Amino acid sequence: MTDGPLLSDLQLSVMQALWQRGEGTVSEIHEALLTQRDLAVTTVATLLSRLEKRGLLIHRVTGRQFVYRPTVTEEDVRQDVVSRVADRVFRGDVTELVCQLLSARELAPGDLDRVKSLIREREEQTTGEEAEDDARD
Amino acid sequence: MTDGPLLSDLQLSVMQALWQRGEGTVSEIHEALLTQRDLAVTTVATLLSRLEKRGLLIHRVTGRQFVYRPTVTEEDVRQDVVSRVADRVFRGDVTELVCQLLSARELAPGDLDRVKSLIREREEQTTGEEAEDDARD
DNA sequence: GATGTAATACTACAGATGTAATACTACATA
DNA sequence: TATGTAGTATTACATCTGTAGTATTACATC
Repeated sequence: MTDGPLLSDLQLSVMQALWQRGEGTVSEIHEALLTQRDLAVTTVATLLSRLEKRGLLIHRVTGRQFVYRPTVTEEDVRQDVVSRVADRVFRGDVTELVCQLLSARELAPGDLDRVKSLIREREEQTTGEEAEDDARD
Repeated sequence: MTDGPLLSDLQLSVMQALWQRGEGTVSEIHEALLTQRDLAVTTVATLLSRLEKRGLLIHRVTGRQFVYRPTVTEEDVRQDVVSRVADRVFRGDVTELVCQLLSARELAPGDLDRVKSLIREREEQTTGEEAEDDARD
């Protein structure tokens, strides 16, 4: 979906600001980013229009302001990032990726339980459609 | 560890070729990449020296050839990528990341079991060292 | 209608990356 | 020693990104 290279950190921040509020004007996004980075308004405007050019945003005009809105959801981007990382960095070995996550210090103790219940859900869904995964790779 | 921006796909391919064989000359890496991309030898040389400049490789000289060797492991890079993705894309919510992985179509049925046993291991290790997380890092 | 003001549009520039041509160098060997 | 030949070094250029100055436009209002 989000073609081309992965979003940079800054681009991601812009997108996140928009996801958080649904849509936003240049100055709103500028303000939102101020907590993280002190950018000129024109810089933010440039970022937004570039993201629009890449197809990740669209804008409508209100008065003389542009109101930008994402065309992709945060889910979309997350999905995309994860699958690219799995593909490229882990060469498709998703289990390895999960392993990395579980063994990393970033996993808080309580998280394990949440992950476990996720798996249980997953299993229930998968059970039953067992017999129809003929010949993949 | 691997500071700066994440490795690009191409850079990653170069690193992977090196990880796979431990070390390699320019032409060896060039050949290795040929299966994926048809690059000029000089291009590969440029890539290698840039990666060296970034501190991810070093080289020694043998005759008039350079033999490059990674200074970081694939593990290191994977670790780094995962933690950055968790941080930036998932705003630190590792569980969400795992969730994304489990719900993605990329997870093969058998993988679930492997993940489950990973978790069991994790749990055993975690049980007991509950009370000792004194300021490391 | 002149002017302040807030917007966007345009232009610019530096650094990273993808890509490679060309230049230079050193060795083998006829 | 002249000449391939195989290496590396240098230089180049396009694109993307981060960053922002300046130009232009459109209102509001005196």
